[in-house]
Amino acid sequence: MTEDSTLPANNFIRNRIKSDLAQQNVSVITRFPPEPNGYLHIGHAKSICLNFGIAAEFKGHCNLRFDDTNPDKEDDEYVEAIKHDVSWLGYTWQQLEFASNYFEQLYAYAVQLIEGGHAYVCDLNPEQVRAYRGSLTEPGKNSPFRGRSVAENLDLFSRMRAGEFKEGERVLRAKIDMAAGNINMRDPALYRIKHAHHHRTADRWCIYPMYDYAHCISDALEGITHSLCTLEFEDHRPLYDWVLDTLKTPAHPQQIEFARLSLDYTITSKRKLLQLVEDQHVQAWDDPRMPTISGLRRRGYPATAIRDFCERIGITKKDAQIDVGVLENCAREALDHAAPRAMCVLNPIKVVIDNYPAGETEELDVANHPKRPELGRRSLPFGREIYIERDDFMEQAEKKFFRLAPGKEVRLRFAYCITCTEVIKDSNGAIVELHCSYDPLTKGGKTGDGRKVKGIIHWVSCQHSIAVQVNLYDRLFNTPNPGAQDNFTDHLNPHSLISLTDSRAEASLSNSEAMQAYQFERCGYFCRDAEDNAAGQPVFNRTVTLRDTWAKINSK
RNA sequence: UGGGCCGUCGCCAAGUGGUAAGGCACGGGGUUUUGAUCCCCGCAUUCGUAGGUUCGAACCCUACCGGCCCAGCCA
Repeated sequence: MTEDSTLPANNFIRNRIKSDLAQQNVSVITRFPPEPNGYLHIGHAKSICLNFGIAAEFKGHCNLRFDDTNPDKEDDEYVEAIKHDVSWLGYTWQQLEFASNYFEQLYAYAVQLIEGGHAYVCDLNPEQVRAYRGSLTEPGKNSPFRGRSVAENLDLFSRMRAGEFKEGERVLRAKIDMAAGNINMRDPALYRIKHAHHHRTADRWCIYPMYDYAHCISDALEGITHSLCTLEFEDHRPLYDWVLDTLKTPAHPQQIEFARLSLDYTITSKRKLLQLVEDQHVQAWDDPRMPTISGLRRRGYPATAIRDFCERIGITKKDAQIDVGVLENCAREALDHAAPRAMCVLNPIKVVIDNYPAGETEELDVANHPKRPELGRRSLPFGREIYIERDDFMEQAEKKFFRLAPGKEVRLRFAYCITCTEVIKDSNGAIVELHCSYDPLTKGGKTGDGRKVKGIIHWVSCQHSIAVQVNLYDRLFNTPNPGAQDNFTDHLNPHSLISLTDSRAEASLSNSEAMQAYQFERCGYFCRDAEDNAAGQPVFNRTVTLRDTWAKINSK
């Protein structure tokens, strides 16, 4: 790498903007144009990072514009959620706009198109329009209403606006070419009638512009220089350009398309995400298993991790399927640096240290972060009875298992080395308690005789620890490409959420704040949920596990 | 079958006529009171395939192969 690694990676859009800038010295203006019909997801994050990132890099700006031209689907709830998500990701928009802000101008431009003989009111019903459109291989036929006079079109269009017609009765169409190979150019609809209540314009309108017509003009009105969108709009670019060219708008933004994000084991379709919420496969849009920005946030993903991810995956025109491991790794990297450490025993088993004086408590002074002393220290109480992780004990241990086993010695993190002396079982043979002895000479790290104790396990004091609930999240789907399945809900992972209600955390966690990230040593990164459970116990959500080389070895 | 687009390591991705960056994953080693982190080392004689142009091709030309998108009065 010859470039400074802090610079964003090269991609074809940056390169193109650079060369555009070399031609003419203008500032770069982009926009992020969500439709407020759902919550933002990780795929939108890619677009947000691109649009805001490009604008910042070239000292321009980015607008947030809601593409609210379809009142049937849009809602203010989504507007507010989207604004929050964009801000949380760390971006600041220049103008906050709505396509609906331009309805009056859009109407005036439509009148202009009609006057120029470039648009006409068509009385065909939707089925007829489809029949006249032809097919992928056959050209379409001209609508019988294509030859209406300008005066008649003007009259009809104003009566459409006035509400004289029912939905579906008439539509305003561009007059382009019914034989075009590109179906978008076969006299596309520009305005349709919808007697619907709009979240911003209320009942002032009963005709609404179509995306292809509204989007390009909105871009032009805002002086957008580069209109970045996803690949499926590539076929729409000729129409985007046609509208702006025939209208002779003061500006003509360039539309550039890039591949949308698809992530392994996840769904990035607003329609399907909405279905997961409505059918209650998840609790809400911000369920920590959702790939929504709000879900990732509640899961504990830092905004920096999401931005880093978007940077790493790049921008291309190639349909790519990204390994979820890349996203997880971004979280690990951000959290390793940011998260103070703590100890929490997920599945506790009680250990009695027989030779430790009963009733005695020692306070161990430990660092909150192994590499960042500025994160401070805390005191950990240690006593005769502790909990350790069930998985850290094995009755029949193989040679490579260097945790606790009968007769084996391990170190308790920050504390003493203990040796297992006895295993206590219930009548069913289940292990209920372990007895150990400790070596008083091993406090703080050394062994008196220089012997090596390789295993280190985490623990909490029985007496001082607090009961917490821990939510262990795993991928929501158990197939790499759920979106491609016939019925994606058939592929939901039944174990995507495991709630542990008997976990024990060190006492310092009782006054942790919501959303505060921690690394539970040897377990993973967690954050306290915004809402604790009904019993008043703190709830911690697992963001991501630690890399687990042992699990890898063990599974071989 | 008409139109548009895409094919560089297992997954991403730079490179755009001068002899294959980087990240993730993977394998090996070191440090470590987290089997974490961190640090080394390894990992495409080859760029979908086949021809051609050129002193020289992943980059140019031709043909083929494979994949994605489009027939909403959705965005």
